[in-house]
Amino acid sequence: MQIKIKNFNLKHTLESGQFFRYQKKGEWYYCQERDKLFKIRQISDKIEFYGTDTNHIKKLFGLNVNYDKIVKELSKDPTLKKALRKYNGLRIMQRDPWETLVSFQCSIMSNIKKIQLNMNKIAENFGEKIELDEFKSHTFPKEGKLNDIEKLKESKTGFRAKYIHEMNKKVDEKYFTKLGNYEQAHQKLTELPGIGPKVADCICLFALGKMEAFPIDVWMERVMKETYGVDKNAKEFAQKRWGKNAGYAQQFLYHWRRNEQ
DNA sequence: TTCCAGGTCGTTT
DNA sequence: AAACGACATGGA
Repeated sequence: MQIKIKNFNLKHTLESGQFFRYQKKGEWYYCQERDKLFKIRQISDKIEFYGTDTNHIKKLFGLNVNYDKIVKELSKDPTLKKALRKYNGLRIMQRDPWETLVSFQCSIMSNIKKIQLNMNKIAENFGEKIELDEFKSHTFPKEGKLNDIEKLKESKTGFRAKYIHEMNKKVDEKYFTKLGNYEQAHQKLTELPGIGPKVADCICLFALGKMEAFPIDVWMERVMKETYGVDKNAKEFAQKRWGKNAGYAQQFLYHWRRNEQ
């Protein structure tokens, strides 16, 4: 399957710390989400994929937004303008909420490579075998299935195992449908073990389509201080400045700060 | 070997 | 309410 799409960069989008279960094989990215395994590649303004459908691809890679409008509004900011030009086509993904929740629980005091390891191990330990071409992988377990703390520890999640295990008791398939608006969703998510304001914002942004979310980690703290001279109320500052585009501003600043400096 | 990493939690000031 | 230290583990 092939579709033509403007203002999309597969590499920037996949490799910007939003999504963790992918492996690059030549020019193809093999990607896993829930029970799906698909491969995708980009050739100029076309993407080609096998193993899933167009609707899934468009949703997952954030292709159903008015990108030109977002870029136009954020370009008023000089720092963002540089990042927007350099990383044009970087999108905010819209992932499966359950898998996103687990992956950002794993992100606490960790790094992208280790999160990838954790997610792959969890799939190996709890999921079912799946393959595409010669590529073998595992599905991600459904809500409620992460009910074995020993297997979670075998997945190298360390001290996070107990958080994931406890969270698993409180979240079912319906949980994500009744989270409400951004403020309500953020509040409810922080009631789960191992989820504070930062992780809640990641879930809001990368899975729930709450585009005003603005996750602040150590990297974002640095950018906000260096570029805008804000430290204590950086999130409020950002949401007031960029509104519903705060999430996009965050992703560009984050990617820019990690790659440039 | 030693140090640190897309923070959160429980405990002290 | 603000400021600590502990936390598991892989990678540099």
